[in-house]
Amino acid sequence: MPDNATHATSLDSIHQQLAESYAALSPQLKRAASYVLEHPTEMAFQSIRKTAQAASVTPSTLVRLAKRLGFESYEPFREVFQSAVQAAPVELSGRASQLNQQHRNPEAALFAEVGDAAFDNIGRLFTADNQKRVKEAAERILSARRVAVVGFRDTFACAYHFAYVGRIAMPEVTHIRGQEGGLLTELAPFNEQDVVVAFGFEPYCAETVKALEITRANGVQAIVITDTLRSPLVPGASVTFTVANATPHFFPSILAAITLSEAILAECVAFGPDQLVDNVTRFESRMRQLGAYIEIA
Amino acid sequence: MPDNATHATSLDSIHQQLAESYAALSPQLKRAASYVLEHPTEMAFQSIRKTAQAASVTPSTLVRLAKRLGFESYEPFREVFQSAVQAAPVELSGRASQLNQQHRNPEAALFAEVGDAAFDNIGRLFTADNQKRVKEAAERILSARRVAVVGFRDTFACAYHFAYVGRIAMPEVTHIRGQEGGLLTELAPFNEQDVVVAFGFEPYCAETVKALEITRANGVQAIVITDTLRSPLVPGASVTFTVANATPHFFPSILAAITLSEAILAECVAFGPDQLVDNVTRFESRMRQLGAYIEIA
DNA sequence: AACTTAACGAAACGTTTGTTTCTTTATTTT
DNA sequence: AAAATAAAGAAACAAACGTTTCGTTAAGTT
Repeated sequence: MPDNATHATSLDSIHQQLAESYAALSPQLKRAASYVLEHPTEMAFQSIRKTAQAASVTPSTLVRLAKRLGFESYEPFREVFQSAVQAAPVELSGRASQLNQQHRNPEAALFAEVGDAAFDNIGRLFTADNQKRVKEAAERILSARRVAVVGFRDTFACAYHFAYVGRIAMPEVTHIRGQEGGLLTELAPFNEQDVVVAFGFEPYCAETVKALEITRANGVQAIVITDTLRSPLVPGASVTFTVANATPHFFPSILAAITLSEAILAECVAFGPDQLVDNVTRFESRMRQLGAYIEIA
Repeated sequence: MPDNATHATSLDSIHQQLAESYAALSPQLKRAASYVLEHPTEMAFQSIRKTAQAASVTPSTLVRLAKRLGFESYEPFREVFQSAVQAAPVELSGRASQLNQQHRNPEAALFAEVGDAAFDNIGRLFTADNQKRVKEAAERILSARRVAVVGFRDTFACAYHFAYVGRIAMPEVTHIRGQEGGLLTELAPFNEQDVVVAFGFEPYCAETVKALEITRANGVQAIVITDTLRSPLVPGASVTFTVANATPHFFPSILAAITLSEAILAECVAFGPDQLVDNVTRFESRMRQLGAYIEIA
């Protein structure tokens, strides 16, 4: 009983159609649909029986799914995936976007540049030097009594992310928001037993520098993520990361800072006490109980 | 009677091997070989009988060609074409691990894994498909009256970053924070002239879904950045991005979502009116005047 | 609790698949 | 010119294919 008279002929429209009606599908059809959505390439080559086995459904279910989407049968459905695979062999990625489509498609140039910059920034992050620094940063964080996270304006998102994710495993992590001018009040409780993680790129914003001055005066160890060693955040820091933030964008990219944050936190959880892992699992189950998340069947 | 003990496993080596021995082939094998050389894509999908008909030879000839090239039979021969067509999303996985393999210390393993995941996630982002979507998203944003940005909990940082950077160039961008339960009030002003940009990964948080329900009811166009097409955010969206968020971390990586945000905004500024660039320069000078930044000599 | 309807899996259908075998045709060698 | 060898097509095979049918189970309704 196809509820769609209009029959999709492109992969995108199949995806869209499937995504929209996904919630209304029966359990088995859902299982089939999620396989289809996530393995378009395999769809193109596998037989219906192979696909059925891979998706843990019966061939019948796949046929029903195809018909539900308005196809006469399974085969024309699969043909869509085949032609889609043929159409998109060109991926502009890898270093320096080899296929620089500039000749054929000038509009793609900017996108490719952003991609190149992203690869470059990430590439500069994962060096042996930084590996040591990440390890040291993690050790300091793990042995700290409390951890303050600071970052304003362009790096506020970095600080927020670090603190939000970090606090799940380590409740002693605090995000210093500096709202209502309460910067000094928020930072007052931190002393030499503590650690402050600070983010800041050029142009360095005054609040961040101010915050570091306060913590330094109180003997708080500083872990700094910035763009150059000449940064005003660097003096007095215990661990300093200089990350690349180049971009064809009008604004410095926080990509590397975010990635570094995740790397440091991963290191903390991996080499910290088992209790941290418990914290994470407990956090999730608590959130689910509170109905913070919506369940998908 | 295969004259080649070495068996080709890549399309390139098949091509080379075929070109070299071409002159020595029998007439029918020549005919088959030239079809194979010129129609690698069709080879991947067609059955041996279809291919035989298209090449004006018999199935037997194709089998003989495959065996002549050192294959056990026709099927493994065709598989080479299939995997060649598949155009893997991006095969730069393992880039970070390569860096650190020289040191070979187990402590670096996690760091390398994080790096690999980062490269992989970014690699999957910069595809031709996504290039089109970025362009379309930018167009919709540029022609919108107002733009709402939504993202809570794990994707709050994404939403914040998008809104913060976006607002510098486009004052009509608003970050929906949903604080003090004012979600509905904040979203009330948006209608069919407007666009909402929504972020959300598994586990999908209830507020984001709620926000999209409200905007959809008001006819607001949705641009969704999520992790899979089965996401509850997808139904009804005008433009959908599915980004990779894999990580050895205990928490999904927002790396790709951040990068995508920056790419979309770069596109907006690049292809929007010149006024946007003016907005950016004006913003900077205004901030400097207000003493938001500290100057470095 | 009885009934109805939708969902699903098992099995069987005829077709097409890749492969092999065997015969016929062309080519080369003696 | 005859014999020997290589090349090519035709036919047959089991296996796997997509598809359909039908009985059973689960879910929803009266």
